[in-house]
Order: sequence, then C-alpha cells, then structure tokens
Amino acid sequence: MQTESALHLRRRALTAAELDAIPWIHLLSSLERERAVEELKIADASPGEYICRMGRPVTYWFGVVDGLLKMSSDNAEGQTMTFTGVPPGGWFGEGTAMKRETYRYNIQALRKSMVAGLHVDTFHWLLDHSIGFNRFVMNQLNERLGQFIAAREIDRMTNPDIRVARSLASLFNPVLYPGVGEVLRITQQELAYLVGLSRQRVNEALTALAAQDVIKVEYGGLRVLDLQALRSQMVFR
DNA sequence: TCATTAAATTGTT
DNA sequence: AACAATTTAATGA
Repeated sequence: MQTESALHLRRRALTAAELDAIPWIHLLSSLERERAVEELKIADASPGEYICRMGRPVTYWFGVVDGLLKMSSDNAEGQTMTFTGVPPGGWFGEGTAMKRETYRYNIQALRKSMVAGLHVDTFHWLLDHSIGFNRFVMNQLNERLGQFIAAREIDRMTNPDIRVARSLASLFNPVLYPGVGEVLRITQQELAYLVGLSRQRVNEALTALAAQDVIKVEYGGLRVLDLQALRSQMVFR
C-alpha cells in the first residue's frame, strides 16, 4: 500500500465484456445508454493505488469491472479502519455523488483491478432522465443500508469463524456485486486484511466452512455452495 | 505445444 | 513468522 498518485481515468471505447460487467447499463434506454457509454471512462489500478480519498471533492461515480478494492477510513487518531471489500460489479459513492460532497472513504485497490468511472455530471443527467437508473440507485442504497447494519453486527462478533462467514456472505451479495457469481476471486491474505484477522485464522475458518460444504476453497478464490448457510452461520463446538 | 523455471498462494507448525 | 507443498503464470525452445 504505497502508491500515492491519483488514478488516471482514460476515455476509450469499452469492450462488450467490460460493458457487460456494468450492471446498470442494461437498465437504460438506448438513448441514455448511448450517452452513458460515451461518457464512461476506465482505468487500471495497481495494488495499493487510491481510487478516491477522503475529503476530496467527488468527480466520479466508480464501479469495479474486475479485481478487488478496499473501502476504509482514517479516524482522528490516524488509525485506519477497513469497512468492506468491493468485488466486481460493485458501484459506490452514489450517496456523495448525489449531494456533490466530498468522498467519505478511501478506496484502494487490493490487487490489480480495472475500475470504471462515470463523471458526476453524467451521473446527475441519468438521475434526471432515466427511471431505470433511478431504480438501480435506489435499490443500491437500500441494499447497502442492509449491508452496513449487518457489518455492525459482524463487528460485535467475537467468534472468528462467524466473522469470516458473514464477511464472505456480504462479498457474495448478488445485488451489490453481481459480477461475483459463484466464485469470488480473493486470496486468503486479502480476506484476512478485510476481516482484520491473521491469514492463519482465516485459513482455519475457511477450512471449517469447507468441511460443512458451505464453501469450497480453491486456489486464488472461493466458491460458494450455500449462501444462506454462510449468512446464518452458527457456532459449532 | 511442451518443458522448465519463477512467482503466487495455500496448508501447517 | 517461517517453512514446505501445491498451483498458476511466464519463458523460451
């Protein structure tokens, strides 16, 4: 986590696969889509690179096309608190974009990622013109509210196995992160950073979950077998 | 395409 | 934190 330079978004034609990874594109009318696609920008982010920083004015509404990002904030004592990871298909910052305020969080790439950005002005134009887009944003805000409440619960859990399970479940959220699908590409080290546990402990928790056939541990990723079980994981002893 | 080597990730102590 | 084992990615013939 060292790169300080700001993310450089380039304007270029997105490939069909990249557009497919943007969930709200399909909710627009052809006219709206045309304008949105034209305004969309894209960038590669290296590990540690900042996508946006706390306190900076909002310029773009961001989404993850590929890779994994980390949302965190720094408190008054200078300590960093990690809130959540953002896997593929996830879009964030709509709250601040709507109010045209400054970013409330730091967003960093946890690994090499591809990030798309829509300028705030275009974001507002879509809000003013597209019902489909409004529906998406509303749904997004609603779902995230639920996720943050769940995150508070997770924080109060002492049991590491449950913390890992619930954190994983939120990363597998199909509404917020439709790009994830069955397999979440994340290393155990990356998950350890997000959950705030050691890699060893995360490994132990994952092994326990795999033994219950809730997930399957794969090289460089995790396959969800039973999302419900992941969400409602209990302590076994 | 295949074989070899380096790098990344995982499992374990 | 350290180490070995395993998997993937990179390289070059």
